[in-house]
Amino acid sequence: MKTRAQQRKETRQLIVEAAIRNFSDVGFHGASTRDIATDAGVTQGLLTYHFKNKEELWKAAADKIFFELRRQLEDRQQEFAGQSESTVVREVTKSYIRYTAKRPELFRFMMEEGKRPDKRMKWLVDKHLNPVYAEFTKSFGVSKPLRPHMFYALVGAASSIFALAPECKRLTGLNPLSSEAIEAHADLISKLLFPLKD
Amino acid sequence: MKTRAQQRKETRQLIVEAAIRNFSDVGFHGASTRDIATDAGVTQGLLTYHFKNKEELWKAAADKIFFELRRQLEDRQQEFAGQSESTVVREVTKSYIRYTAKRPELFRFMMEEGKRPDKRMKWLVDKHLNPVYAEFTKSFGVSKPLRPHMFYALVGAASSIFALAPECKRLTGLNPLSSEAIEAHADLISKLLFPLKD
DNA sequence: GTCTATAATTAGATAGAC
DNA sequence: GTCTATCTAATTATAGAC
Repeated sequence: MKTRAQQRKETRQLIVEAAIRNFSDVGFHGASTRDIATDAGVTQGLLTYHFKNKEELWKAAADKIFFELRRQLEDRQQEFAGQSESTVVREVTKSYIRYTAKRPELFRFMMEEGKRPDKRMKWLVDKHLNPVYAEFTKSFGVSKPLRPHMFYALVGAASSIFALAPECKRLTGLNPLSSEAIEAHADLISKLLFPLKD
Repeated sequence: MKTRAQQRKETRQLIVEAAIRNFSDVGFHGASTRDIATDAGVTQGLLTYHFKNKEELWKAAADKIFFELRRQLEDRQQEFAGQSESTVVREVTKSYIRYTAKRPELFRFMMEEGKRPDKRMKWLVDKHLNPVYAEFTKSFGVSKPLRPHMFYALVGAASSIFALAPECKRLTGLNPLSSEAIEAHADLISKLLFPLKD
């Protein structure tokens, strides 16, 4: 038998996952709360009960997907602590690529909200991207002037093929979400962006 | 004095440029024909007169931005014809990066429409991306299994920093659209993705 | 060629029943 | 905790004046 707290949590999760799908699919403006509700298998009124309004629901969706990413990155950081910088850099990169393949919504979310200088962009940078960029600065050993360039080169090179999976499949014939393709991509990008100096 | 044909062309261009801005900003679903009309300095009724409906206007916007890109790429191809493959590859890459910086709407458009397997994605692949990918296949000397990976690595690494310019500025302090930043990015990406074998 | 007026649909938010 | 009903505003598309 479920407690009220459990029921609450489960319903909220269903709604948040539907919100992640819809917001990353068609953006904040394009997504409708009715569609999200239908997708989650509940009614529109329930969204308001749990999340007050569309803006708050969007924040809950962003929180889920970015906290997941940050936990994943921290775990890898821990796992390879003490090893050589080039090992850490390449392994964290591969781990990031596997995550962005599992969650193509992450980059879609970033692309959707990073192109306009509005309040959602600011919220996302201040709350979630700043800590990620700080870790990148600390661990990836990239010189200051090249840092922004390398950061966006990495993010874009790593994620685009998965975020654009339907297009990639039609254009090239390759399903980028197959496990072989994911590993091939992780291997290629980590070596191209962080070549060994020896 | 303007001919009718000139007037027609000018008005259509104003509308198409406004459409490019709006569609790449908030996507097909998020953009409203009223906002596009206002942005172009005309009324909503006029869009229907010139473009029939929202879908046709979207196609006109896509045509403009992708034909521009393809002309730019062909010009470079011509300019460096006969030179070594590594020269052609790097120079075409740099030229592409300068274009994507000047027209961040290009990648925003791709990201907006490549993530859903709908008819606009199919139209975009069949009409515009296929020729671009064919050129990439012919001129960039990438082995068949790596081709999709390199294509999306290039597109993503080249474009993300410009398409996400507002975010980049707040996150890193760098304005990626300054001419120094554009050249730095072109230099970095062309060297990282296409290292010389010597 | 351009605009105004409007019909039909859909959006987000709220109130209240159960 | 969940759903139904409804309000107000915004949407695309159309018809017709000038």
